[in-house]
Amino acid sequence: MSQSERLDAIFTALADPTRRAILARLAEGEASVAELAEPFAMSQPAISKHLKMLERAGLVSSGVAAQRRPRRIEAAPLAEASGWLEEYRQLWERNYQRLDALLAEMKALEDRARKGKPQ
Amino acid sequence: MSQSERLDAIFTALADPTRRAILARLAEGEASVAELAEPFAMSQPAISKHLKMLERAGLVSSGVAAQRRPRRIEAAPLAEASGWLEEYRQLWERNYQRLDALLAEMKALEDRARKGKPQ
DNA sequence: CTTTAATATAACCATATAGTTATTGAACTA
DNA sequence: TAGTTCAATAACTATATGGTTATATTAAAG
Repeated sequence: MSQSERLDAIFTALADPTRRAILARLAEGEASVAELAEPFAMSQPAISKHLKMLERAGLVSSGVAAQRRPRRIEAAPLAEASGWLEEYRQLWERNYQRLDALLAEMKALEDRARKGKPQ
Repeated sequence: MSQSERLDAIFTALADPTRRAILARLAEGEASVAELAEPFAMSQPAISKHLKMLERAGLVSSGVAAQRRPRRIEAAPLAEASGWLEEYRQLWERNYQRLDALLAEMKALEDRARKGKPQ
């Protein structure tokens, strides 16, 4: 899977409040499907579908314990998405700084012009 | 709009390669719709739709210059998404540290047990 | 005033999401 | 072995996405 495809899957997975809540729960430790479903007014198959999308994005992995399939959160994709965002945020920030510097320079030129030619 | 709804819109907007490429282009400065459309094998209305989703998420804003509607990137939603990700990444990280510390402690106990009762 | 340029909007189609209920399957439990 | 529990899968519905072409809108340029 290319990085672009991974980012598609990661951001798609993060774009739903139920899935973000599931991640929040899993950040505190492993949980079974039933435990993950408990806070939601939603059927068990609905939660299983959400888990499938989180797994497709690599954000969650699954274990085996008797009939349970405990899920846990995986850090790598979170880091990848976070890294992508930071890159563009900082790139924008740098350009914004440049624009800021340019505006400051223009203002300085204006001020000098006013001083040189008063009234 | 609640933070959850904002995150829905932001992550949905980021979950498409065309829209991420548009953001990458806008990180370098303002651009018209035609300029943004140029690199893609896609119609102008398709790009306008993508821009609408980016605007709904607050990631992009629009100006007016003659017939042009120059778009520029907005930093705040990028920061919000980035912040959300970092929060969960670090929460997970802390729990991982705890598990790590626990495993180290168990290993130390084991080692002491072996030393105290050799053979 | 007519034409041209840059975008937006409408109407449509195919596929993906987000949910449902019903059913299946696998592994404990009595 | 029969029943129960936990989860996955199937089949279905409604809505959202992602694209198309055709048309409307708005402002500049002749």
